[in-house]
Amino acid sequence: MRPLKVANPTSRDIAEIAGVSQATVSRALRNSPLVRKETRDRIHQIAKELNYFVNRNAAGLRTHQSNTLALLLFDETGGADAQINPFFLSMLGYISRAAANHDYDVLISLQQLHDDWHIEYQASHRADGLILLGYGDYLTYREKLAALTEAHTRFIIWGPIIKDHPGHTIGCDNENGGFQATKHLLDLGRKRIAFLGQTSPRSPEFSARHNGYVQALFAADTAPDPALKVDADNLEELGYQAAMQLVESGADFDAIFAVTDVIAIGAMRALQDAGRRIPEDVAVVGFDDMPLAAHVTPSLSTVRQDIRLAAEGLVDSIVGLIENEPVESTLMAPKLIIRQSCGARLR
Amino acid sequence: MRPLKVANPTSRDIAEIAGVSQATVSRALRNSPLVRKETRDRIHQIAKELNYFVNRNAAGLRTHQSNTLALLLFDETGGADAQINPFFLSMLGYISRAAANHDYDVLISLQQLHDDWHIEYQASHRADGLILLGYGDYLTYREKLAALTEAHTRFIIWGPIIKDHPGHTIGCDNENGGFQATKHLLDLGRKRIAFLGQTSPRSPEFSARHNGYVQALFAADTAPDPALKVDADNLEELGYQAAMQLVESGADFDAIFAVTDVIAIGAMRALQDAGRRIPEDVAVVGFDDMPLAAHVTPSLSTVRQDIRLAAEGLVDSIVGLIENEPVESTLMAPKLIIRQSCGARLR
DNA sequence: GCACCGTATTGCAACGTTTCGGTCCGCGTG
DNA sequence: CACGCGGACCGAAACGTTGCAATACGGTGC
Repeated sequence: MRPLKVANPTSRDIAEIAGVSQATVSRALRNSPLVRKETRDRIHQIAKELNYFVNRNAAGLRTHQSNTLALLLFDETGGADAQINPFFLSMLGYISRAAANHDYDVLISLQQLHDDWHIEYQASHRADGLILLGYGDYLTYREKLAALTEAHTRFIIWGPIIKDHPGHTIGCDNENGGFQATKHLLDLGRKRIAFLGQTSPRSPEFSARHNGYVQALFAADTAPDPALKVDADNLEELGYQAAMQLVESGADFDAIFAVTDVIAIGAMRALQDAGRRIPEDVAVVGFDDMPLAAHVTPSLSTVRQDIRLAAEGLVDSIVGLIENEPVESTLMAPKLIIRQSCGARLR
Repeated sequence: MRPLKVANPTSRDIAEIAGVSQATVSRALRNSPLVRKETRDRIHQIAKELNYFVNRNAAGLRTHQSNTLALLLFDETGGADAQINPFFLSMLGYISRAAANHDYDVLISLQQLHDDWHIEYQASHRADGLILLGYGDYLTYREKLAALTEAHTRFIIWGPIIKDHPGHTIGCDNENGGFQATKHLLDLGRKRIAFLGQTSPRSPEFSARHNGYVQALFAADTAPDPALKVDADNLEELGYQAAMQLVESGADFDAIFAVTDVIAIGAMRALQDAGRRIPEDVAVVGFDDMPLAAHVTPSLSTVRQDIRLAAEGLVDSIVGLIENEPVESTLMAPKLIIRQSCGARLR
């Protein structure tokens, strides 16, 4: 008897052809030892011939899981038209790969911080767990997280580890990164190091980087000079403005530590427009090591967050949570990447 | 009677509380006119109080759809570690937004061209349709597409429109883009324009750009000089090598049209290392307008593909296919973006 | 001959929706 | 008063899978 081709075969069709019960087919396809190897192979064979694929909705309905992770990307800067922060985008790529290794799919969802679909993903059984990614206003953010915990949603956050913050977190040791960057500039003989970037309780990551900066100065018996600190949100244009402001203020400075690469790149453009040479007159170090950093001229020295490792950590953790294993928040060590803009290669 | 809170409420729970049948709840929640407004509101109210969310697996099982689009990203260049092409990543962002507007979720999947999960997504009812994104080897690619058609999978491709190619396609008018770029350089008085990039039947998009280049030269009564054409795959390093090779060959050239921004950026680095000034000695134009392009020094003139529009087009089309509406392949007009590297601003 | 055992398999009952075909009821009409 | 009709709701049948309890069966020990 030649197996008849069916448009959308079900496990029942296979059962009929194989002459076994439908339950046996299900087990066979999932390689259960409860089915004799011989039958199992035969069933696999038939499934392949019929082009059968398990209906994930039916399976999910039964098992209460979806083998899917929802990746929620919060991005405050810019409106609906804006490009998404490339740093997060490349993270997304690695997350997706890591998830695939654990047999999970990734559902992406761009969120405005004020919406609240976030709960729905798990409640509707569309995803088994959530990965939250984004620089955002942490005060608003926090309420969301509380709501998630309340709803027994499993989630993991990329971001700073904050005391009493709900949920598990994987983040970069921002303070250490700020310290490394600043110490490096000091070691190169720079004396007057400016800090560009916003520091407020709303962006604890940036505050931590600033802390590291201050620590390094203290360690070198220097005090931070308020005249050398300029606030700037995370946009290239604002980095430009901040550096311009610094130049025009007449303040004396021979280096800049920018709290993100985006700001650093804006600042470099401003310095060039103002006729300052990089790194001879002003050394610059950024933070993040976004793809762009290696390609600007001069290439940007920066503090790298190993996003590939971070992505893998995030996925491991959320999968751990889903499988009810104990998971701990982690702080990852950043690494200073030396290129041209810091002037280390001048010697 | 106070509604009792249930851990994972179902529509049946709601029905019980509301004192109606479960069927009515389903209808009410989907705003069917078959339910009196008053009852409908009451049911919505209760659902909200219970924190009820429709179980998508059950709904999908019944309706045979998932309201999800699978985004398959093919990326040949680079191994598992490599960064994903940022051009596609930003496209992904826009696609995700556009999909949200149509009430679709987006499932991402990074594929190696040689795997063949692609069929599974629709067959397993995980996605209603596929969006294919990627520069790849079109010969291999083509077989995949045939398999998809065979399996009655709905899909839409971002890429070149090729005669007899299976499936629907949305793409950029690459030839026109190449023409614009080259003509612009000619209009600026450049006489010896080099072309950097791979052209083979395996990458028809790049070939089309090259065609445009040739057309523009002909239109200006010039013939393309083979000595000014250097092959390079789409990696920064290879762009660097290609430009270096051109310099070292001693060939006379005053402009470069690079088939992608990535190559252009590598080429610019090489030119700078070789002591050629951009744009004074050599004008450079790229293709894609990736985020990086605006920020390299000098900023890169390039041909922009409006990826936001493209993303919306892709989503509109795949949704159309899903809803059995007629869909046509489209060619989108690219736009020349003038920055510093082409030298137009020198005057 | 009977109780008992392990193995290979089976049937049945969920899982939570959506939807098709009713039913019930009140009202207007001839 | 019989009848038809529309509005509001209900019951039950899918959908395709998986987990659980049950069964058939050949063999073994007493």
